[in-house]
Amino acid sequence: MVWEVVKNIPPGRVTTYGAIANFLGAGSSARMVGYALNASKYANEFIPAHRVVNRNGVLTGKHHFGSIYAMENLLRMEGVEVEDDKIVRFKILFWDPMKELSSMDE
DNA sequence: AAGTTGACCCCGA
DNA sequence: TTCGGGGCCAACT
Repeated sequence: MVWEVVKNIPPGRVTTYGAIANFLGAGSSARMVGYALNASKYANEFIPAHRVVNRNGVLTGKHHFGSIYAMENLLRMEGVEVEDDKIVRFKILFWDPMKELSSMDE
């Protein structure tokens, strides 16, 4: 499910682990989202996990990509400014699944 | 089976 | 602002 949500994140936008966890159900603590994303590497398809950051807009999961610069490069490639491992204008680029996917279900 | 760990989050000092 | 403590829940030892 986490992957489904992440796949719906539009390029150039980002969201947080907590937002996804909350969207899927308050029960799924944010840690599980990260865990699921870690497993996304084993997925059969591409999961834009680089568009998921922590609540501060910091690229905490950069170490889990091939290189610690991969995540940052991917984001910049999509037009997201990254400075000191943090996303610039994070509040504006923030993509809330609660709002964007509130209408969709199943 | 029990203890640790983790791509997190929130609160108080 | 930084530091410490608690909560969270599935996976890994």
